Amino acid sequence: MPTGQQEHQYHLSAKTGSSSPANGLIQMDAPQPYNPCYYSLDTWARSRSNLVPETIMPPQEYTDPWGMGSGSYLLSPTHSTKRMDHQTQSQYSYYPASPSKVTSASIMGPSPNMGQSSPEVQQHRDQDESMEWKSNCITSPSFDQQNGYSYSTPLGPSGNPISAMRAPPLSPPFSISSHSPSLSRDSTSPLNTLPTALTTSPPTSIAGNSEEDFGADPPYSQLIFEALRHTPGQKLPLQGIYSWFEKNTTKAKDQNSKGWQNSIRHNLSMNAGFEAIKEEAAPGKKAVNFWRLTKEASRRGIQSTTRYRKQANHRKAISPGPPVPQRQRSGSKGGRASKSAAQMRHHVQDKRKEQYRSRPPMHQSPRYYSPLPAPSSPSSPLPHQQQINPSLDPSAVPMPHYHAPHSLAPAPNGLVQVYDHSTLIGCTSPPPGDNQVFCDPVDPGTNYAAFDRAHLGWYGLPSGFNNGPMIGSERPADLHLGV
DNA sequence: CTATGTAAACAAC
DNA sequence: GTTGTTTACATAG
Repeated sequence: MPTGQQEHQYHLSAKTGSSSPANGLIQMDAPQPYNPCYYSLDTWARSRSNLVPETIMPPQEYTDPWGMGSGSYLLSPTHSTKRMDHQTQSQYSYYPASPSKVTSASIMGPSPNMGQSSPEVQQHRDQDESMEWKSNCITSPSFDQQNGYSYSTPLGPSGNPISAMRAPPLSPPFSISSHSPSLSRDSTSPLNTLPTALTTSPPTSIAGNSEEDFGADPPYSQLIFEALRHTPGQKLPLQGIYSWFEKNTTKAKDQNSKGWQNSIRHNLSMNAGFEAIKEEAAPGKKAVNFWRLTKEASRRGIQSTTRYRKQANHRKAISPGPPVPQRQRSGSKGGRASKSAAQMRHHVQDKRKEQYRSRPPMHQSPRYYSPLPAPSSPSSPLPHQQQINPSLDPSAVPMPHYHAPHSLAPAPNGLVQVYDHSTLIGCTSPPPGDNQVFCDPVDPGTNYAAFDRAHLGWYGLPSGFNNGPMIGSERPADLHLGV
């Protein structure tokens, strides 16, 4: 088996020693080698000791793999921008293609110059277009030591805040921070301003190792999201994900430990934003499992794995027994040790879970690793943000500018992927309710649904976009919503 | 309390 | 052995 071929196909090297031979046979869709990340976690990793300048992403034609759109989208040259501060814990931000650009491009069609220039020329133009995009951007992030990146209201050509022209304003597109969710959206920090508090905060080492003090990786779910998102076809086998991590993250730094692989698998399994599909790598060849982003995750970003965990638990919990014998999921039981430990506290935990299920919706808004607004929380009104009344008629709610049917995720090769749900073999089941992913696990009917309607037009899009709950063959066979 | 990471049991292949 | 699923625990915030 020519390992070089495998490396070419993924542009990755499998160093785990656990690679399945089948990987070498996988024919990726793209003729070009896999570029693990356009805005490049490589760049990020190399530049951790500095506040990295924006990594410019080349414009790309993107054909929505979900077939949601009617044509191809021109992704903004600044499809994603990441800033990383080396002295803090994984504070960074991504923000997506210019919504307006995407929207307009979907009308105008791809740029004739797209992808034709030399890298140097392209980069210059990209930078120019980056500036253009910034001026068009609905929000732009600014860094704050306490809050990570927050999003100021950018000025439009007239000097007026863009949010004044487009309502409702949007929350951070892609903000990851373990800090307070109360982002200072009215921050006036310029995009490229170093946080002044930077040096005053003790670095949060990921391992107490000075070598790693420059920062930690984003969460697994986020990294997987990025790995899949920037992969041709937006899918990878497990080994491909491993390899991506090895190449682009520090999670896999410890080659002796396989814990990071376990964590990847855990996140893949438990996060409803990921789903597994069986696909024949080549005609006649054995089918290979690919992981890809769900439609929702592709369009809207990934949520924390924890939430899905909870949701899965919730779903399970509310299932009124097994009227229909559910297919046993492999490894459905927990560990022995944990079981015995659980026995000792089951009576306590049962009470706690019961409490959890019956309590009102969580006070804390979910994190969206996406360019999407977090649900409006009545208890935490946000400056510059229009509060959405869930009871409002969705059609009466102003639609955010970028909520045209488009995906966050570029398909770098611009190929159309035919997604067959019948091949779906693994995906953590969505929570109950009419929104399979972005549903409040505790109270599916309230805030999240309202959020969808209000902010996303989730149900406001033409029926052809099929944004509703999964039906028929869309629904995984083992998905029981418990309704 | 949530988010995250990790360990581990276990089933299926 | 690998992959996928699940439970449980620890820790940070």
